[in-house]
Amino acid sequence: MEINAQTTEKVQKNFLEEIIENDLKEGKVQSIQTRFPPEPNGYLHIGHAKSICINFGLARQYGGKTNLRFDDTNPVKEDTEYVDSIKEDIHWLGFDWAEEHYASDYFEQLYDWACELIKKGLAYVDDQTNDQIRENRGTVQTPGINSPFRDRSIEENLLLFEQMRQGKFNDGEKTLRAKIDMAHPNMHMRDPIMYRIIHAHHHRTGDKWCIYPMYDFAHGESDSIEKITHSICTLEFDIHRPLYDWFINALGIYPSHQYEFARLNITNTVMSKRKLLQLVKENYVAGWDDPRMPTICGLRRRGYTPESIRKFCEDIGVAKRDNLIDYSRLENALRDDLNKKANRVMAVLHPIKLIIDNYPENQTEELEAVNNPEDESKGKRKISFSRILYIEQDDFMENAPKKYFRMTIGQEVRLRYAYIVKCTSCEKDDNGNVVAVHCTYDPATRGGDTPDGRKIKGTIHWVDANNCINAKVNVFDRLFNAEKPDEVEEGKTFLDNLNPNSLTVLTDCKLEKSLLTAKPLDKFQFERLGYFSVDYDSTQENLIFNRTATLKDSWAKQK
RNA sequence: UGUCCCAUGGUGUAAUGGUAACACAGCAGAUUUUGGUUCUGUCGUUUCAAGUUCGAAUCUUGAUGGGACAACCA
Repeated sequence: MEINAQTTEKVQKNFLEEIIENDLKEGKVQSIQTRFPPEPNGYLHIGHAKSICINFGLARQYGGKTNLRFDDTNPVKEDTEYVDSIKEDIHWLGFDWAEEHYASDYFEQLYDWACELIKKGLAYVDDQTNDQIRENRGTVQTPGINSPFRDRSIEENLLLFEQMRQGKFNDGEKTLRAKIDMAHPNMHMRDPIMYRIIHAHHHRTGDKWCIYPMYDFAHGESDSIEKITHSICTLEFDIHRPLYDWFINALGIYPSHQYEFARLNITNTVMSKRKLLQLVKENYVAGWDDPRMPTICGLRRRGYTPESIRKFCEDIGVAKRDNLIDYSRLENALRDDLNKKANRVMAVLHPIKLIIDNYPENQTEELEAVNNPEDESKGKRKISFSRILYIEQDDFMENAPKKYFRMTIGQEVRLRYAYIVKCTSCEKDDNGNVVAVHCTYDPATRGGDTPDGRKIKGTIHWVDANNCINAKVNVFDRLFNAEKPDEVEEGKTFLDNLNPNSLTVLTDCKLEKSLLTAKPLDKFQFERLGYFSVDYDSTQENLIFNRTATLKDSWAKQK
């Protein structure tokens, strides 16, 4: 039965798998070669993770290879800082590339191919200004008009292009354009610019070049050089495909093919690099790796595991229709992973004192607690118990509803791994806030068992007030209040949808002592609360935890 | 008032002319020393219209809705 279910699941192929299997079957390709082509101008985000999982995953699945290629054709935006972070993030996600390339490594070849196109009468140097080019391109509804420089001789074009390379002209003075069709319904085919002049330092080629190829004249050609069989990208490049094919065809080079899938969108999240950059630059978040950011490094700092991100990417599938994935899908993948892996510990985030009036004043006990009920191999540990404990504010209610199973006067509750206690009274401050709760314990219930077999509905967590450690805990909420932060009314921006309460810092949290040696990125389940990960800034003296995700809470729903 | 892409439960994703299904979410119940986990059950779907066909989610045409395209960005 189970085998059957698995088999059916595997039979369900996405459209990329179908294309690949077909190409393999028909002998169109012997093996597949994909690539992941980031521009080093920003940090990778969860949308890139989808692309990474697709490109590396497909190659892995069909015994092919994946290259990492930096699409570094615009020196004014790119930087090695980004190159390093991108490589780190891909590795962290659990993938490794066959070859590492840079579009800039191909500049000489690209230059030669541009000359070849000139010689074939398929490219020309244009003297028009930026504005003129834009005006003469027409609009989506009206054809453009030919450049007055469109019919220069091949010799003149060759000379001018060489002079462009030599630095004889200023930025913007001239461009090299493909000669296609200024009336083409697809704007990208209206004599697209192949090269522009930029006198800028490039992170790899330094000052060697002052002309740089455009995306459209670099990407497909780089694919072709690397013999990429399946060049997989997002839907917005669909409209570029005719041009991708046109260049490859005009050059007569290895015919890579482009396929497009729908990019990932997640509720209450923005995914554009420009907007993420803005959040960082304008200090709406603490940096690219702020745990509220959908960046890979942000998710990592938040406590997400590579496995959970990969599982998420697998869960959401691949297709061509627009999608908006609920953020909870990501949390589900995380819970699913950490439920099996994270050790349980006890921690109180909003402490109030619980005083066990009939417990001996100077007594301390060591009680046994299970580290992970899902994994017996994780063993057990000892936790300290004495007369005064901390419990969660939420776990006491003076006037509780009928279905409240926790601490309320007259009701019995289990202290996890400790004793059954009966709540007797509470103390309040002048403002009427409960500051301490009193109870009595039943010595016969050590460990939390009920020898008489009586049923105890509620179990709450606690820490020993005399034997615990303090910590700071960052509690995160969605960064944006709106499900689609980009959809704003006139005069507003996505920034107006920012959630002012996306970060709550709790400074008075009480943790069981075993957490003292926790190291950055260590992950735990705080029993009944959620999954928490140690922050980079955490030290033994100043412990800092990030809440990755809460546990599912069916009580919260009932309220 | 252009061209191209897309349209299946609440959200995603399958079904490749032959019984519309799977996951998540929801709801109900069972289990439980985490109101967690696990298990069981349940709700609910082909945008519309016409055509082709014995038979259409699937093919055709049209409509409607969503998206992309007018950077010397990628």
